[in-house]
Amino acid sequence: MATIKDVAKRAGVGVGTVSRVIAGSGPVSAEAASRVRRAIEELRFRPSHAARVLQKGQSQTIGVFVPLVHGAFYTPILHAIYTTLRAYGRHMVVDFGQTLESERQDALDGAEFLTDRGCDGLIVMGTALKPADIEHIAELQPKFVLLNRCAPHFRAQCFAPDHHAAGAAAARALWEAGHRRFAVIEGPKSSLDNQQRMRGFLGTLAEHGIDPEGVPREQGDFSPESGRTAAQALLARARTFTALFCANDEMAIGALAGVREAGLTVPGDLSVMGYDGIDLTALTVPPLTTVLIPWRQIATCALHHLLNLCYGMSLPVERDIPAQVLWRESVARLS
Amino acid sequence: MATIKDVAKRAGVGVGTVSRVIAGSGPVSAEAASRVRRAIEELRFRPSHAARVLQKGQSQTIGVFVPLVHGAFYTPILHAIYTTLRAYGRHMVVDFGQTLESERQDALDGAEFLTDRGCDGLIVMGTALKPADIEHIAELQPKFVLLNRCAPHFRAQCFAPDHHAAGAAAARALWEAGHRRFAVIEGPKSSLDNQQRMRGFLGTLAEHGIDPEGVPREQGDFSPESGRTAAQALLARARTFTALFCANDEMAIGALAGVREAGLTVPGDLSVMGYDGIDLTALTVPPLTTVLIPWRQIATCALHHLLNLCYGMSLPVERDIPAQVLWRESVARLS
DNA sequence: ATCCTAAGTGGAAACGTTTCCACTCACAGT
DNA sequence: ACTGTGAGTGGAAACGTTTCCACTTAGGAT
Repeated sequence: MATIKDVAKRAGVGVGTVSRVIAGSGPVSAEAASRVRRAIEELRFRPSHAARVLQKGQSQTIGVFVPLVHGAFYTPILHAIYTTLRAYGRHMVVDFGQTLESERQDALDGAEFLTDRGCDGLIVMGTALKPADIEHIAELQPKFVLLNRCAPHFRAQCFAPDHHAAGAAAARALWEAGHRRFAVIEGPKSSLDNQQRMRGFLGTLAEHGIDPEGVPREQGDFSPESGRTAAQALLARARTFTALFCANDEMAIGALAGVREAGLTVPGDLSVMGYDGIDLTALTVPPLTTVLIPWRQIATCALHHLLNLCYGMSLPVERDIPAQVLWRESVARLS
Repeated sequence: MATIKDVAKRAGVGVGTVSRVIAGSGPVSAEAASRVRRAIEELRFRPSHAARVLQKGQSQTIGVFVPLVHGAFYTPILHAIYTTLRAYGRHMVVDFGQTLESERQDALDGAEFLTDRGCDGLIVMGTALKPADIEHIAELQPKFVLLNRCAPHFRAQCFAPDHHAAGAAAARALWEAGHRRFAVIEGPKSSLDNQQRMRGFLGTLAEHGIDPEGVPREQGDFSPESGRTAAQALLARARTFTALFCANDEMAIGALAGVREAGLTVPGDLSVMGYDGIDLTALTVPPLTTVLIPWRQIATCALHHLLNLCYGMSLPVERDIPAQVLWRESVARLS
């Protein structure tokens, strides 16, 4: 591989001049610049990223930690981040967690990995992180933002929807459609955002005089398959409900399958409501009524904040983008 | 950030000794080793990845190019690669393409990016690559494997299922179930693997005396949404078929929705068959009959080959893992 | 003529590792 | 006593950039 010295020799200039041409920094005569550019072409010179990072201590790269590779939830967010980053000429390196149970350790490892790779800033997703974990990340790389997790000590660096309000909105929508008997499929206990939306949902029902303790509930792990088995378990116990609220869309999609296997139809025999608003919900049978969380926008704002932090930009950052119920066909209007 | 020199000073040894302790390479006295380890702890020393790469010219990292971030197809493959890589103590850096149209350019850019980052080897997915593109990649980084693309000049480095045979198997299965009138939703023209499975499918029908030219076809872009509109277009033209073969599962899922919107039921009025065998097909309504391509295994073999290439390992590499039809409920048995 | 400025330039130093070579011991074999 | 041998060690050189400083030159102001 050709080095900058080879280029300099070939162009008959010093290495400083070559560096200036490449970076477009200092003054260079047109004459020298063109000779350098030619030499770069001829030698197929590519600057060594490692040497650059070593010297500058900057890499123009943002590191992203995502708890899971697979699944329909994270990839659109990743896509939004990636697209924005490209627009500003920066790069992205992603690290993934393995399972939901190992999320905490995975996130810590990921933060280490990404920081070691010279990332100028970090975006960390994951709702199972404990305050100590977040401190740890902050120590590793103070320039970070949290997506879908709120940490009291780092309020400005946290970007998350109001899950409590969104859960409440779901309950209200179902209530107004005439439903009075409910069941829920919740996510893992470790997931703080799941807890919040469940509290919002159940709390609103309580306001209408329904005892949260009396609402049948099953727990899933956010995967479609877990939604299916949870729905079946619920149906096997007792079919005392007309509406089933799921903590995320993927479980709701699984629930659709589970309900069908039980010989029931949606929304004829039972209404199903999802949460998140992933694209696929538009194409299920029947199309899924869900709570649309503006994930792409939230992610973009988080990234903007991080870019401002890392590179002194001043991109717009909006907080509190509201969620809204997306009516489709999986919920019956009883009244 | 503490450097190796700081550690050496604190431990009262030379930098060489510290380096040897960290790498576990040369001989070091137990006494010195423990002093060094202590100093590392105390200073919270983390070796600079950039300096290492610069010096060694190796990074223990494999680069992966994936044409699209979103979508249910690539992520399980990515997951398989990631898991295997972790098992062998290597790292992964991923780069993504933006759209299917820009795949060629994206792949080239991606290969450049990943090579610059010091990846020891590359896994490149994408079926739209032209021979010249592949040459270009080979020049950038000779240690690479192609996933789902066959290049004559790099046969040993190519890992792809036999799409022709798999397409033929789909046709045979449908025929044996008693279907005689067909329609297809194909993928983009630029996708070579789509062409192959379509040739396999249509060719087999031809063997049974059905004129491929007479089979109604619509083109999608592999997305669920495109499957939906394609199905509707097909149905609007003329409903002369009993079985609809889709070039991938995601379009098949969209087709399921499209068929329902047209007021028809699957498999009662129309049978739908997918291709790939993504996990979600088990949970659609109705569960989708599809051609199961062993993507995870193929990806793992490709990675094994690459690891052998890069690090002199001798991991097992199997080629020609067969596809098979996965019967579920979206195809009616007419006979 | 003399000074000052600014454009243009070359090259040494620095970034933080690994590797290699030269050196010192201690100890075993003659 | 004299030589090998090999474990243990320190430190210089190298990896390929960027940055900074010192230097030359040309041109305008005095």
